[in-house]
Amino acid sequence: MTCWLRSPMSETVSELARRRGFFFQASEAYGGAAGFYTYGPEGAALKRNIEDAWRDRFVTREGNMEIDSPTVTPEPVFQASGHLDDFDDMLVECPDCGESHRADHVIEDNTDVEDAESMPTDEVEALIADHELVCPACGGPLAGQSVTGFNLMFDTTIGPGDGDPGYLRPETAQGMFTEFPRLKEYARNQLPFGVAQVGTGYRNEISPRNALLRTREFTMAELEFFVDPAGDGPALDRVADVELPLYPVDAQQAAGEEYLRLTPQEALAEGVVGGEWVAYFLARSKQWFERVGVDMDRFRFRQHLPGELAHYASDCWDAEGEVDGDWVELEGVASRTDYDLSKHDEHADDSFTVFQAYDEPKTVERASVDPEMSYLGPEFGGAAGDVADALAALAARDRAAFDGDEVTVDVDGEAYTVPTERTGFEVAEETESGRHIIPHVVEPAFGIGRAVYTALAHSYEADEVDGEPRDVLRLPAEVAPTTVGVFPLMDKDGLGERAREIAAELRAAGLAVTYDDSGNIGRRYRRQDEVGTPYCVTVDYEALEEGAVTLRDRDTTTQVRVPIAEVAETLVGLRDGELRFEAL
RNA sequence: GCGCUGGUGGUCUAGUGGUAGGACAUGAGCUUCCCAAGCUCAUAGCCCGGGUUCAAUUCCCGGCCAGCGCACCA
Repeated sequence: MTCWLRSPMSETVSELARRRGFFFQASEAYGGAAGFYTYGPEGAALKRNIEDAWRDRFVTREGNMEIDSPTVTPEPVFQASGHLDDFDDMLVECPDCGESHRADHVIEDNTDVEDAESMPTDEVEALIADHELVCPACGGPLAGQSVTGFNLMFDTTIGPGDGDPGYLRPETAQGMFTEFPRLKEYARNQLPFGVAQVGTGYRNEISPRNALLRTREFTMAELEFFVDPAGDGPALDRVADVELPLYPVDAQQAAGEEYLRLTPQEALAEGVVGGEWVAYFLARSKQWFERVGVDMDRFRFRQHLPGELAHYASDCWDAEGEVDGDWVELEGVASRTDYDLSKHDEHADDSFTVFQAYDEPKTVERASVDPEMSYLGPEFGGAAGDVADALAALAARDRAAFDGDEVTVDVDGEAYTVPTERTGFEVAEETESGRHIIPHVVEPAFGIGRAVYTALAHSYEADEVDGEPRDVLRLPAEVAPTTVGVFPLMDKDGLGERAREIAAELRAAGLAVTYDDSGNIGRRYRRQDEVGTPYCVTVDYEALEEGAVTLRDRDTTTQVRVPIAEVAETLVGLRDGELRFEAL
């Protein structure tokens, strides 16, 4: 990772964000708590618009569904998902140099012990002492140092008293996975289908940093796209013209900063991107980032290095934006295979499979049993049910076992022998019209706060108008907190009244409007420039006579006259990208 | 979590062992008829707790928060 000396952009953005109400430290009146931010009026509007653009792109236009699941989640979910183990780190600090290390890694790297991660801390401490392990950084002895457990999940208690243990979700994804049995019904068992969620996640980060970039509570937008690995791919021709700035593993290992610029088809053909759906979502992601104000000259997709890859992921690409010389992770597009649903299928009562019909029904021979319980019962007593189950399992596994006169099965270490004729064993031809599969998951997961922050940093510019400096946020009109500022040139002679009427009309047309009649007109323009308002309408004396107002463009500061009767329609068109200011 | 540096109106900042000054911003008024102009007035501040002291915003200790580095994490 590139690390520059401190550059002013992050400070500029944070200062502007504080002053103008985009975001600021939460609970400051009580000293605050690290890693928690409040979005102010401008920021909440910007964030909402960015989320809405995300929904439009990844839910509505893709024909996917959105759900809203709880943030408090019972413990067994995370036992199944692996978060209880994976998010639990054991730290040991070197007494000599003060560096902290993952205790389990120190052990696994230096001994034959393989699964230190799942051991209790006292055993880990004992292992370190027994093997006389030393600090990987300075070589100082670690024996006798205490090992402290740290789980990144916030825990809580569900219900009164001791209650049941629960956790605040560290990602919204588990909600989509745990509700999968109902969601697949809702999707009428048709693969592929996508389930999306926009919501908060919680991670008790060891050290929150960099304003919105690493917080303990944050909004993410995740899409879990469920596919049949043998099924059809996406319609790549719809993104054929999208050029992806790709930074694959080999380029990173060559320490190069050269990006490949390939379309999804090219990236697939050259084997740079492994999966069609991943390629497709990379293209859609790029389009979305551009739409919400991320500068495409400071944007790339970086492939995860092998060691970086989560154990369940077969391929993963991060969308990254550059701020102050650092690359900020904005999104991860991961091919998660069937890991998540398999885990839940294993742990939960419900089935996480989807029935996929074959094109043509198949005829298969299937061995089955139908044991005479009237025989098994008196013979084996309480074990009879288990014996019947064991027979059924054996028939499916090894039909040759039923060739003789007797069949022997093992139940809890006890051998039970049953005459074959009592088992009801038979091999029959059956018609199989399909099979139950566990879908694979392709997951584009976005950090909304990071997108908001990057859009702000990339939109900010200090330029000059008529020799006077100004700060301007060149946010896309679609996501800008306010679409139009309405000003009377002077607040007298009826101009204010007329301007208020126009502001009300614009609000009635669904526009986000700010009204301002203070100070001189230039000051009001600058105020709106600073929060990224793309257009301003000024009502002057001629407006009263001619029925036309001045429409001023933020980026160029040029102005045009627009009839009052057409202002609302014009502004809606500009906001929605159907009109261009230069064409007015 | 460790280390370094810091915390003064909304923002940026000066300063002091005897409770503080500026700039910008904000509000009111005058002026101003399309890009941060001018004048007058007003609002508003020493992060929290403990200690030393007659007296602490200032010195000491602890905490919280922030930035950076280390570690960790996505």
